[in-house]
Amino acid sequence: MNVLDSAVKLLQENEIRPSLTRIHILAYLLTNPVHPTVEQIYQALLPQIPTLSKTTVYNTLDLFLAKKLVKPVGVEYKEKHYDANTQNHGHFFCRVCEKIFDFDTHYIETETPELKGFQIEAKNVYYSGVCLDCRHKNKHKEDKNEKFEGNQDC
Amino acid sequence: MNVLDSAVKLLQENEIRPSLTRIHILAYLLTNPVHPTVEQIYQALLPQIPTLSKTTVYNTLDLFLAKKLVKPVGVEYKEKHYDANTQNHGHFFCRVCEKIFDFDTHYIETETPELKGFQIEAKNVYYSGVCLDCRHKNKHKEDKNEKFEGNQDC
DNA sequence: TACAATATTGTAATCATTACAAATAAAGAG
DNA sequence: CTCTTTATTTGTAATGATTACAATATTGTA
Ligand SMILES: [Mn+2]
Ligand SMILES: [Mn+2]
Ligand SMILES: [Zn+2]
Ligand SMILES: [Zn+2]
Repeated sequence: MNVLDSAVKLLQENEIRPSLTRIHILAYLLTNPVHPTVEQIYQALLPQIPTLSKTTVYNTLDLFLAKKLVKPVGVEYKEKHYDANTQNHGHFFCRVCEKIFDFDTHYIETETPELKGFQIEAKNVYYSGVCLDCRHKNKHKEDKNEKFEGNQDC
Repeated sequence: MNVLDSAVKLLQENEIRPSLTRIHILAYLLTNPVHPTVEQIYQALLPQIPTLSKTTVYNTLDLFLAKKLVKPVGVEYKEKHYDANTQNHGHFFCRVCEKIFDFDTHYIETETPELKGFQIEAKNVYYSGVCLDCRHKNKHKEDKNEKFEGNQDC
């Protein structure tokens, strides 16, 4: 079964009418698990859907959020990012390449005594810093005597 | 020693010249650990500093962030919130009263194998939902047959 | 086909934040 | 205490992501 079909299925399971636009937006999110922004989704789909409006992308993502098909990524850097992976997991934001990485947070299922009796509806864990790739690239620059801002501790 | 004095001391320790405005903004953050926004700080200090400009509050907070005197609160709800408590801790955002609660996250000092070799500069944990008070207030409404949106699971 | 409900679109408004240049205040030299 | 330089503060305008809203197009149903 291809992605378009799984998108249709997912939409129907969640009682969303599978319009062309919705199918494509969801399929894009499923095949590009890079936590895209509205702008990214819009630009990526424009060739296929030339009449697409950015408002529709906003509307559709709001709908998906309401139906819990996608989750917002808790990385507060300019635009909002969206994630079709609705499992609880953490995100690492690299401030150099601006990529967003996933990591597991199962260990986080620990007690939070201060929140006893609170109704916890969403958990959000994000770290930020410099990813491995960007550190390596920077090391080369350092060899050439360029300096690196930022430190190891947190 | 009063708050103004500790603010001055803190500024000097961090090589920030202790101007009146800076002292007041820092003192406000120290005495009001409610994670205020620029707008809140501005409105609160306006009576004491009638010439205060909102731009100055923005500038000052940027300076404090750069010097690591304050941290941004990773709650992405409209405006940015600031925290003079720079220890690592988590935040709970209540979507009803919009208050932000602190909780301890020492347990989170766990391995994240996916991030091996990454330079982690900031850790951010926030949960959201409904706080204890708001749940209680709502229970009263429920008794009067008003319904409550949202559920217990996360 | 005709009608009603739903989905999409384009434009304008909102609003927090940033850019920037002018005005003010403080520091330092003589 | 002046003059000069530097740092701070201020007001206004620009930016940019998001939202509001009304018009248009599409779809489902009879
Ligand atoms: Mn993810
Ligand atoms: Mn806090
Ligand atoms: Zn990177
Ligand atoms: Zn509450």
